[in-house]
Amino acid sequence: MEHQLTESAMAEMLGGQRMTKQRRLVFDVVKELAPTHPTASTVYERAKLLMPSISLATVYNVLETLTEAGIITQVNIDREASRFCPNLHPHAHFFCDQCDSVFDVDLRERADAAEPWNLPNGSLIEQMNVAMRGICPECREKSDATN
Amino acid sequence: MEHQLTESAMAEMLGGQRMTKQRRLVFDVVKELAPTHPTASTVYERAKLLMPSISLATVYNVLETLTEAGIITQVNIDREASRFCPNLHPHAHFFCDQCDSVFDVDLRERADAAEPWNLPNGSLIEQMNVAMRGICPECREKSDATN
DNA sequence: ATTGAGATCAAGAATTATTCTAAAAAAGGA
DNA sequence: TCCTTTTTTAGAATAATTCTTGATCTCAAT
Repeated sequence: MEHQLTESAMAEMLGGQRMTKQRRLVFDVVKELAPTHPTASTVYERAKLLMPSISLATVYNVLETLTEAGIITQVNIDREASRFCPNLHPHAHFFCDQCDSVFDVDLRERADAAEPWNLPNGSLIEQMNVAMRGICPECREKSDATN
Repeated sequence: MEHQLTESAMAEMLGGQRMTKQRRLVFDVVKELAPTHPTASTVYERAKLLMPSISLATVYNVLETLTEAGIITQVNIDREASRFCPNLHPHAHFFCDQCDSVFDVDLRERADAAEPWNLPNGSLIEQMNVAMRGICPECREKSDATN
């Protein structure tokens, strides 16, 4: 968890923007639900329990604000709903086709995600997005047991 | 172009499914527009010129059929419209933020795209999706000249 | 050739995630 | 407090895609 921000660090990163109740709440919910990589509506459902007046539009707004401020990461796979992630490490995501779980995959020590790719000279990578689909260890174990 | 399919190879891959005029046409259009990585509606616009009766729904259907048959690849970046690509090499995509072009990035010889990633033991990768955003060599050159 | 079954296509409606709009509420500073 | 700016809210709008339904086409058996 060391790479999840504290609230004060978050306030910093917001720059001039205000640290509002809604922003704090959405951030907390994203952290709370981090292992599930929640979508905007999942965040909304959970946030509503804690602040019934919050609106879906606000959740979307805040998620965008936090993403732009570099406080959370937006994760996309195929054309599914975006998911959000408080992990600021450079990392990839693994999506299990069987149990629909998502988990973070860290970059190896000193590894370079671009290394295997034959980029044309002079390209400048600003962002890299790596997603894997497949079967997670838990599901493989289960299906092995069945066979 | 060696790794783009001929029509007969395509017919094979369709399995039981029929090689129809629409499927042939959509496939040809995707090949023709390959360097631009067209979206469904771009494919539709071009296809309509050659077969005015074709419908957008058919273009979507065919693109899905071809993708499922492994004849073309569906390429997603963030939540933008899907693009389609007849390149069947293992490859990544680079999206230029400045000129909005997309190009293929090949895997280096003998390289393994998963190598930099610290996958938990026992995961089975079925598909890997790598997208990079940044500035392409052409745009960098241009902006260098301006500065 | 004819016919029947199943595959495919066309057109438009429906869906889903997301963004936009406009007005109300909240926050900070003078 | 009052004014200005930011933020929030609710609902409308949008964009890409999928779904539905009836029409059309294909193939294979007659």
